[in-house]
Amino acid sequence: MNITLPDGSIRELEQGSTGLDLASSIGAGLAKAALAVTVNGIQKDLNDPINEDSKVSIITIDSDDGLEIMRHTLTAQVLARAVKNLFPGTKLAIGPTITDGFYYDFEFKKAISPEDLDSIEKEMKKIISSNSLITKKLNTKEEAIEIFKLEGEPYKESIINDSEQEDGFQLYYQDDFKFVDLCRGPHIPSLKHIGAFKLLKIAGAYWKGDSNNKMLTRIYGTAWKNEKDLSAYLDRIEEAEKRDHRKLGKEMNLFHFQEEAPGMVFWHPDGWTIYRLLESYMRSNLELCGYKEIKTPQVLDRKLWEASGHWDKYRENMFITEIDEEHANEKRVNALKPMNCPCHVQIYNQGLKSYRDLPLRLAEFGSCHRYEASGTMHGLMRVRGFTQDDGHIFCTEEQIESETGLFIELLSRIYKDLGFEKFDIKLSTRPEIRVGSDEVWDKAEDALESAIKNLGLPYKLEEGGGAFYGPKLDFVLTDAIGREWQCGTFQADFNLPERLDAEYVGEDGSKHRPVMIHRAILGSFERFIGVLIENYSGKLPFWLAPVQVAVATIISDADEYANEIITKLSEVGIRCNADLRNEKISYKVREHSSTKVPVIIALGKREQENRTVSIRRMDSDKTETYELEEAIKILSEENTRPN
RNA sequence: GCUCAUAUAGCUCAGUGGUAGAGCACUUGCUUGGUAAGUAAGAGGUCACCGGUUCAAGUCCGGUUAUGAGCUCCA
Repeated sequence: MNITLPDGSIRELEQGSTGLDLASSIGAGLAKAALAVTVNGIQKDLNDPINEDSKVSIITIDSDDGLEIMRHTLTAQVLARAVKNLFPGTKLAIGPTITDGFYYDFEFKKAISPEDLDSIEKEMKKIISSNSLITKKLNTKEEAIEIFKLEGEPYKESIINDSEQEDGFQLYYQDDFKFVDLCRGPHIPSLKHIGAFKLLKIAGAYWKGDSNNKMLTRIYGTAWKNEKDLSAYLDRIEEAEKRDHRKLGKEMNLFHFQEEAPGMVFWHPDGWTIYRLLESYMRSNLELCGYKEIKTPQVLDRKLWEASGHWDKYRENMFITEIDEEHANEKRVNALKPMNCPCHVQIYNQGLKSYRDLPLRLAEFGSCHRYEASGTMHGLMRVRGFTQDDGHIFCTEEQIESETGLFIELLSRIYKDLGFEKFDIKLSTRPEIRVGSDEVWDKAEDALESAIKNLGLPYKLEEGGGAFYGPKLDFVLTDAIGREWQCGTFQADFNLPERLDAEYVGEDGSKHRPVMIHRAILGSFERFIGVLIENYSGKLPFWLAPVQVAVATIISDADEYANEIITKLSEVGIRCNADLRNEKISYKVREHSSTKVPVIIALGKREQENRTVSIRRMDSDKTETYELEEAIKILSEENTRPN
């Protein structure tokens, strides 16, 4: 038979030859390095026979595929076995690879602790040092179930039972046949191919990812070709931790949280400065794009939420308030608003609207509260009290497409201004819990899909991910540590206008329902500021830095000059602080550098006498010296907000 | 919400059932200096909260709250 290699060359091998035979025929080095093969696009074990003319490529540790196969063997054959050796009676669930590593889910008889990871690692190294070969046996469903029954592995049984295939279940063994794991393979041919690894953490995870199921114990690990790659990876993690917005927020004194208000931000002066700068930037952009800003109440009667559908579909996320009857003679149930949309419809509904009023774009920096499950909160990224850069566009069905285009144009520009060049779009369709008929959902989904298609933008489909009132386009940014954050959103809603009775008079003189588009660009100020901090490692662009310039004296004789500079900088709108403390300049430089002040002006005898300033910029140890007036001009020119 | 872990000075963290600790920060003195930590002294604590075991609890046990990692969820 003929085997075609990736470079197009063809080799003739006997029928039934294996990947290993092929590798050997090419070279002894390759035979040694080969981990598995890809036969006609499907990964196979190195010892699987190849029975017909095929395109074959040999996988080594140097490819992503090879790395992944090694990680897979490490978790399924080594981690799982080590755990069973040390903790007999532990039941195995599943052990896949993930980005940069792997995990395995176990049901332990007795909970283990992170300290146990060391001993598990040692046991893994012991297993690896056997240099055992990995062999595979194929079994029918019945045989496989029988084997795992004997092994006492109910999760494996359940996986096999739920599988549609009838035979060809792959069971992998090591030399001593004392350990077996079910696996769709392939595995590396021998444990000697395992590279450098480290177990990272343990955490709970539901069986099959369903919160109704039992919570298993998951062990996470990472594995690489060699020690060098491993330590590079560990450095990368450490680097990422350094830019955690919670850590930087504390160091830069931007905000804090406390027990009495979990998930709600206490903004400190510098943090609030960033917030206000971002808000005013957004405000002017929205005004330019034809939005009218409004402000609506925080606490509203349950009746409105019943009408909007929130009471039914969203109540578990709402803060409900009751008036204390002992001290007030009114009995009323209110809710803190979790969304602004019903309020916006109330404003729309004031006064009769004509088709000439559409599209009507209402914007609100809307402060919302949502009762998020306690385990989901995460710094500024996921909070219970937050402010959306919210807006609702009331328009006709025909206007959806042009509004989508205008919105994406605005969003792209704003993301770019704020330092994000790239974003992904997701189209999320009807969820299980929803209001409105299927016909209305068909219409809304079609409208969004055709708008995004006509704009020629790539998007991913996310079935069932929509809001309860309508489908949506979500705009997802990737932050500096690779996490994705859903920020912008654009949701077509045919339901709320109906439920809250919004209408307009059409050209034909009769009444029609407008479509309502819910949209946000930043999503929430809180989350977006968190993303900004991580993206910039706290080193915000000049226009967004809460303190832009620190004026630090070297000798106390320069105090007066420092105050003069502060006054002049303030006059041109630069946010600056004087640091007149009795400290050495290097101490002051260190402190202002660690709080990420972009410009430090140091004033000594020289500057004072010549009326100059020397400027030191973030991440540079050089200084630039200018005449005072020139320096102010330069800094003032730099202090320009985008747009 | 679930699993596991954590909670000690403003911050970062030690602390072995028997008198509460360090570094930094803070205050005061000395020091007036040239670009990432001058120097000395002082002050600073209901060891998250509630209960239990014990002659004795920061330490052991139970509960509560918050936080962290992950899971589930995420308008």
